This record gives sequence, structure tokens and C-alpha cells, in this order.
Amino acid sequence: MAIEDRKQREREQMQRLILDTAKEIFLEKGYNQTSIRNIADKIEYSPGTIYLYFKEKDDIFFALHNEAFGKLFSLFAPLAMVEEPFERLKAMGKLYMDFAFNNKDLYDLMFIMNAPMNMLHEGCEWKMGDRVFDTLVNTLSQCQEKGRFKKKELQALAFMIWSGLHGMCAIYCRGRMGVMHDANEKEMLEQAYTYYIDTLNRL
Amino acid sequence: MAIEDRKQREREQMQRLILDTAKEIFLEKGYNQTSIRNIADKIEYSPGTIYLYFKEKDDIFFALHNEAFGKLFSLFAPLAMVEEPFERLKAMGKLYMDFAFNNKDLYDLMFIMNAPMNMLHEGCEWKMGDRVFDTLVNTLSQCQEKGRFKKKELQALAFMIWSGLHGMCAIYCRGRMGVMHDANEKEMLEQAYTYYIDTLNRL
DNA sequence: TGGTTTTATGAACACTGTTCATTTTATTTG
DNA sequence: CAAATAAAATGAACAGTGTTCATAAAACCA
Repeated sequence: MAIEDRKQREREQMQRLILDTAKEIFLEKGYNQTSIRNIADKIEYSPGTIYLYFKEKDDIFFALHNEAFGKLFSLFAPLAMVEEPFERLKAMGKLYMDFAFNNKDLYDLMFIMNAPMNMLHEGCEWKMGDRVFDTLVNTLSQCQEKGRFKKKELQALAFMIWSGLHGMCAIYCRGRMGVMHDANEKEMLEQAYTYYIDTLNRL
Repeated sequence: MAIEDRKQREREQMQRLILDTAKEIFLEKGYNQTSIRNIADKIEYSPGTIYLYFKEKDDIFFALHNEAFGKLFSLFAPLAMVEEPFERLKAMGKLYMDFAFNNKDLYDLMFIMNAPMNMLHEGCEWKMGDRVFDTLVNTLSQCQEKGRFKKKELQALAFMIWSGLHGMCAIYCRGRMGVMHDANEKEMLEQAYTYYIDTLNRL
């Protein structure tokens, strides 16, 4: 039935419209200012309509969180070209940090905010996080095959390595870099990253 | 005038009552459930009264954030006993991580949430953060005097080292440890910490 | 005791997420 | 094409939020 197809298409268009508008407001004014009414106003529909397309507010943010991961994955794609696993690891870390620096609010939504995680009901896995983490674990595994990170348990090692990057990004995103009083944030992040790579190199 | 003293005392008692009650609700039901009305109900005052003792809601959370730092500092106090700076660094890291694990919500309030940071008006320093960071920088400086961390810029090094710890704590606090599917969270944090120390040792 | 200052109140304002009876629009049937 | 049915959109209503402020109560001073 062609009508059903169109209806499905219209439904997806409406969801897109809501998501795009929500993202726009979110990136401009933050999570709290992105209210159902603000979204509804902007797309010229009533608030109730939004609930015909998303079960609750954080469903919208979960969807945006998923799309933000899509953006990160597309940045990671060229990494497949890098043969040497440790070189790939270093490039991946740089891409990860640059992503956080250039997309502060998206990074926050993906790795810090509670909103999207509240949508994962009990025992339900965080697919996007898993995918990033698996990529890291695989790379580390290949590093290990080449003689690096000897006798290290991969999960814990990956967790530690991820934490190093996330820590810098999270401190940046949540405005705690002021402890380095005069320092320029970007320069500080870059210098810290070189030290970070230094530690991985010696591990 | 003795009456003024009493009034001042009563004022402080009221502030204490509000803070203690806010902390109680916060630790039990989280930030969002800690509303002015919930606090007012519990202490049997009207909502408006709270605004006679705190300018706004996040003023209360800024005060709680400060007191949480007090708790961390008191845990750090025994570190002064540890002569060897690198040993002190390791002990400090362990205390920091244990604090986060045992006081998830307080750690969140101190190092992740936006609420208390919003109270630091433009150009106003984050004293509590500064104090922790300075402690770290000093310890690293002493490590350097003993020949460790050669040719490393202290601020950036401290930032990187702090980030490693904060990353693990933040991933834990914000429920992103599920990527290590079966793993026990506490065990994982401990193993990652030993690897982390390993990296510092080789730096 | 009377007047003044301090403290407390709770209604009101402008928001929030969410629900649901009602109305409008679209599709199918007679 | 018109009537009946199904789908979609509405916006008022509910229970909540932070915050303000005119009013009322209490405490203090003369």
C-alpha cells in the first residue's frame, strides 16, 4: 500500500524536523532551554504533537546522542587506512580530543550528560559506547600482537586509556580548566595530549 | 551588642539547617528532586524563607560543593606524613579515587555538575579546584626535584595526571562503565588504577 | 506601651514535562 | 460525491519547578 509508505515517510520527516530543531536549540541554548514548548513553537506545532513522535523529552536527546556518535564514527573512518596499530591509536586519540574540543555540547551529550543514559532501561546495553570502546580494544589488541602493552588485561587497559582522554575532555567541557590560571585551553589540551602519548609510548 | 551576635548565630544555624536538609535530599534523591519546596517542607518553613538565607538555589549547591571539598581535604591531610613525593602522589591518587567511589554524588557535584560552577561569576576563580590542583602541582614539583618527570611542564603534566583519575571517576559517576560488559566496577577501577600508576612510574 | 525593624509567609508569575478529551484532517466505504 | 471511520493535531489541564513580593507576624528598641 503506497499510502502507508507515504505516511511512514511523513512520520520520519516530522521526526527529522523535531530532531533538527531540538539540536539547533540545544547547541544554541543548552539542554535546559530546549523545552518541548520551545521546539513546538519553532516548528509551529502544538506541544502535544511532539509526543506523537517521541515518547518523552529525553527520547529526543537519546536520538541526538546517537546521531552525534554517527558524526564521531565518520571522523574515525579514515583510521582504517592507518596500518600500524599504535599509530592508529595515537591518531584515534587526537581525533577523539579534537571532536570534543570542536563539539563541546555534543561530547557532553554523548559522554557526560545523564539524559541519554536514562533511556537505557535496566540491563539494556549502550550500543554507541560499546562500539567506540570495542574499536579501542581491537586497536590495543593489535598493538599487543606487535609486542606493546605486554601482560596487560585489555579491558582495564582500554578503560584506563579512554579515561585519560575523557578526563581531559570532561574537565574542558565542564569548565574546570580554570585551575591552570593563565593557560590557553586549546594549547593546554594539546600539550597534555603530547604528554599523554608519551606515557602510552613507554607503557 | 549581644543580640546581634545571637542573630548572627541564629542565621548561621538556619543556613546549616537548610544545607543539611538539602544535602540529605540531594544524596537520597539527586539534584533535580532537591527543590526549594522539598527543602522548605522538610524544615517546616515556607519556600520564600529559604531565599532570605540563600540568594538562589545553586547558592545552596555551591555551599554543599565547598563542604564536599572540605571532606576531601580532610582525607588528604594524612598525606603530609608521606615524605617521598612519588609515594605521596600514588597515595593521593588512591584517596582521590576512593573518595569518588564512596561519594559518587559529592564527586559529581564537585567535579562534574554545572550547578556550582555557575555561581563563579566571570573571572572569579574556583578556589576549591585551585587548592586541589596546587597540591598536585606541588607534589609533582617535589617529584621533579628527585629526578622524576624530567623536562615536563608542571601545569600540563598535572592536568594530564588529574585527567587520568578524573576520567575514570567521571565514567563511573555518569554510568558509562557498562562498556566493559560483565566487569565488576570496583575491581575494574582498581585494576585500571594499578595500570595508571604503572604509566606514571615509567614517565 | 507604641513605633520600628527584622523575619516569615504564601499567593502569584512564568516556566517545565506530560496527558487526554476534543477537534480537525485524511482516508475508506457505501 | 456523501457518510462513516480512522488518524493526526490541538490546547487546556495537572503537577511540578525557581523566584519575587506585598502582606502579616514576630522581635526589638525607645
